[in-house]
Amino acid sequence: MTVRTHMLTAAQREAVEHVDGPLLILAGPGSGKTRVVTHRIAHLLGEGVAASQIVALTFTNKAAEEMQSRVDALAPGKRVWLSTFHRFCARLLREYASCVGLEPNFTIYDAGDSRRALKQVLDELDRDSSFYPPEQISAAISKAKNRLVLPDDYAKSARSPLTSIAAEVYPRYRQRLLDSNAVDFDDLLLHVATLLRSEPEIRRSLDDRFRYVLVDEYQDTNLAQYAIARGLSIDHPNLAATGDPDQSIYGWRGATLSNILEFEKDFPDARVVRLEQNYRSTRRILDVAAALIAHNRLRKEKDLFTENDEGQPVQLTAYATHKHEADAIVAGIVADVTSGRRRARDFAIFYRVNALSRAIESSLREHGVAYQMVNGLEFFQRKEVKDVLAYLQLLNNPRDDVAFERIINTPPRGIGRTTITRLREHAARYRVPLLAAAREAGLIESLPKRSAVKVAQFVAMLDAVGETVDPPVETLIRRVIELSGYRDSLLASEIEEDQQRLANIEELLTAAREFDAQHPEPGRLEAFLEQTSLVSDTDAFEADDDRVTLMTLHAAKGLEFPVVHIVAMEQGLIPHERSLDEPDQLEEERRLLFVGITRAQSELRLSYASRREFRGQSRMTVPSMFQAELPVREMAVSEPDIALDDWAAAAQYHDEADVWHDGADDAHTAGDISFDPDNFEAEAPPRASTPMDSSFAGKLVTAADMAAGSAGRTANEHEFVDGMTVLHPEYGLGQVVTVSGGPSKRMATVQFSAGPPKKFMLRSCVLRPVKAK
DNA sequence: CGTAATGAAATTTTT
DNA sequence: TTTCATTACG
Repeated sequence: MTVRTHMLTAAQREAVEHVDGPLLILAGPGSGKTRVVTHRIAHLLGEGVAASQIVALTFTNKAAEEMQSRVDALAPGKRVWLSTFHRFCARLLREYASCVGLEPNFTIYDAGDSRRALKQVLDELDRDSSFYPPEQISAAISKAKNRLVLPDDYAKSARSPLTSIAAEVYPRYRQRLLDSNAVDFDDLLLHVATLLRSEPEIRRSLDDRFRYVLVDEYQDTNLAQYAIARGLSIDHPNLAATGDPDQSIYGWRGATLSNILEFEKDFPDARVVRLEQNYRSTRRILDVAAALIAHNRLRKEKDLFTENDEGQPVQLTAYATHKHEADAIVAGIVADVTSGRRRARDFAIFYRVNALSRAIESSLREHGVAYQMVNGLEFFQRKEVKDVLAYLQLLNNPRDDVAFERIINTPPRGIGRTTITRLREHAARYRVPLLAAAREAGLIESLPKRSAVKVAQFVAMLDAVGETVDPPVETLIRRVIELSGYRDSLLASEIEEDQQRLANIEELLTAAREFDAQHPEPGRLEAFLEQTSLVSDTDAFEADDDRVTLMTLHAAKGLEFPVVHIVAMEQGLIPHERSLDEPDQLEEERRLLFVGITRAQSELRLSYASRREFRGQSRMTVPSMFQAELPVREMAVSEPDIALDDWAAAAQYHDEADVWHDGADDAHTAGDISFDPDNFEAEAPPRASTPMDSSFAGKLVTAADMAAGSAGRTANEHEFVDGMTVLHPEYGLGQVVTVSGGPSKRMATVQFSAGPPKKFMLRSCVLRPVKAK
């Protein structure tokens, strides 16, 4: 980055050298914000402020780590508390747990856990009366918590049908968590915020302890976070907030843009510093971004400028289909990489929704381009990992009912719904946790002896796992997977997915081992659980790998890449259809695109397709309204694949595809013509011999793919034979050892260069045959 | 009690 | 298209 070599500008120096009193740093994209913040911390230390009096709060672990390492470099040996809001609050809550009705060993529920807890509550209430999906109720409660609204007040203000149901559920949900000695993500903030508000003594002592508070990404703070930052900055009002209203993209998660817009009202004597010079992007990219964001009303105007070159024009390209789009982008990347002009890691491809990654992924795979996807289902969210962790959670916090219900019959041990219901009833009657109820299984009259024995066995197993005091986490996990039968049940399975699950558990063991090495002190189990529940997938991004990066626009915040592609610039996607009716939400979509655009250092390429397959259906698209807001003079607009010839071909092609598709559907619904693969192959010639395919030279999917979707792949599964060399996107090259299973469930066992052989369901797997030369 | 089968729904997701 | 959750069956 250029900025590191620059001297501080006047504005930067002003922010860095500010010591006492509130400070707002309005930092445009690429303006060297992190540098300013870290230098300011170093400056404070230089001015004699004790490291223990400084706390810097970020939103992501990645941001916290980044700052940590840069502060370490500037001020070696000083231990400034740099952490995410949530981790900071978790730590404080361990200290003050009793003040909010918790014990120090409380469990932190992630989104999935809290949804389970909520469902338990809904089950107890007459759930049929509420036809709202749990997600919506959960979102309503979460919003309330973020706004610091407690159940009583929420009930008073409930108006709509949804909120009145949420009002009914909220207090019970809250009680359920307290009973389980657990908190959800929102609670971490809420408990600390209410603690600061209702316990003046504690607030004062914390305010005194953290005299210099820095908050990063202030535009994304919600009311709870605001209250925490405020509560720590009354006696020592040295709050330094950094942020950019134009990069606020989490409004839907409760962020209050007014926090930053009204900072100066909150702190009338605040000093405001604007960092408007951009060191990241070319002049043209910055101009495009500025022109776009100028259409927003809810903002503080900034005058973004740069001394960088004007660079190449920003490209806006229309393609005939999403497939053309993906192939053209990938082909361009391949050309740049093979010519040595760029490395794969220079490229990033952003999209609005995860579902859009598929087309790009398959194109990247076809071209053999290595990529990393920063996406949804991250490691610690996987079922098998959550299962194993639930055992640890229950060991650490025996009152954790969510963990109990998760593992009582995982792996299956013959404890069914009715048994669990009986346990719940007993637990409710005597007001004890489920695990305690399970210990008394023999005394529960409604429970058949057979069931009671099984429950007793489960409890005995759990006790055996937790026998030793404070063992290494790795040891504990090993005992869990052995004694619970989890490992055996996966080993016995023949499904490829389960083999993968085993591998994931191995990975968890590795993570535990590393954790143990770094945390020899007691209490490591709790620390490990806290760690795992507070990490996220964006943390997984590895900047060092030489791979193309794929991610959503949201995940892109805070990163930068030499070449950025933003795909699917279509109405309904950017802006997303669900944000079209609310002006505020529309502005947030614009900010989201602004964030994406400003990630680009030297090249920016926007694209869209006139036809896109989405959710199994191919549809005509409408260009994004934001396209009309971009300054054409800075750009190169082209429509390579919508030239007349291609149009005609594409139209003909799609007509054909539609016919195929309808035929397939009819056969399916009629139920009389099944998709016998052999039959199908006879009617639809395989790829190579399709005339259409050769004329499009790999640009389009084959008619078979397009027409029949999964049927196209069904035909493929017969291509796999013993001894064949295949390519897997992650494991690389491997050899097919055996092919087994009937026509519809063909499996291949593949030996890769490392590790045990893996099994794959051939019908829908990522294996690609490698053509022999 | 466990599995197979059917059907409705489908943003973004710092923690 | 895919994913999930609930339901129906063995």
